[in-house]
Amino acid sequence: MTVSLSSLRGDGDAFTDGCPTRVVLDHVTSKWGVLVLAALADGTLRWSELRRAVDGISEKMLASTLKTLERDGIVERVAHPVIPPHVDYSLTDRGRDLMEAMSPLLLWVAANADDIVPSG
Amino acid sequence: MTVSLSSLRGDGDAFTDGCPTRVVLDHVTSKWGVLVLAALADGTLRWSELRRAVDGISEKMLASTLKTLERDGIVERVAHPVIPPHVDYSLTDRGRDLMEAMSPLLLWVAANADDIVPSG
DNA sequence: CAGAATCCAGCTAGATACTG
DNA sequence: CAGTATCTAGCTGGATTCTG
Repeated sequence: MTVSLSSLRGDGDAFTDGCPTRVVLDHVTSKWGVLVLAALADGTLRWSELRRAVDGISEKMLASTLKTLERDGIVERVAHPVIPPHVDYSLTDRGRDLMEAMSPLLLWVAANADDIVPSG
Repeated sequence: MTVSLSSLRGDGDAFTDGCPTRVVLDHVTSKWGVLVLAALADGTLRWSELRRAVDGISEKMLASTLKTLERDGIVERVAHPVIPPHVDYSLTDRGRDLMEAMSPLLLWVAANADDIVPSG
């Protein structure tokens, strides 16, 4: 490995049960969290666009995922006071920084998935 | 972003519901999958060492996580026929490749978690 | 030591219906 | 359009017990 992860275990309680690292890791690597973030990595999307971009997500899970990521300062929500309602979602600076770190993983999965799961 | 993810959406059904990408993504970003992989990134570990390294994991989830990653060709299991039993787990070449792609994310989470979740 | 098997509480998440 | 509210099936995953 180019980047050693042993440094993470060196500082005491990184990734131990109940610490902030675990919480954030669960948020950003959650089933729908990853896909919402990947969708927003290309730019701002509206609620309805997100629903279509993240194939298979329910409204409930989209709402809950967006709220979590918004609380974490990773996603920004901008509601325009018009009729009909118009709400834009985008990555914050922190979110864009996160996606730079997550991109290699996503690209690896996209490149290797077919070898790993032959028929689905 | 340095690496654009839009290329992923360009090739048709990447990350659409039910496709291999989703399956593999779920495996490697699963709650315990990430932590097991991070633990093995530093080298070979035995079952009991893994249990201690991955704080909070139950035997059931460790077994199930390892089986999934083994089926995916990411983790290798080597059982030594001795009494008492001795079983080593390590990353395969594919697994090490995966961890190179996942390291930036883990380092990002470790570096930013405390800013995101102030008090847990 | 390294698991497998069983039981079950609780959360996840889908479906549906409703609202500003 | 952009959500919220409610209900619930079923899966996740913890605790416990047992075994080669």
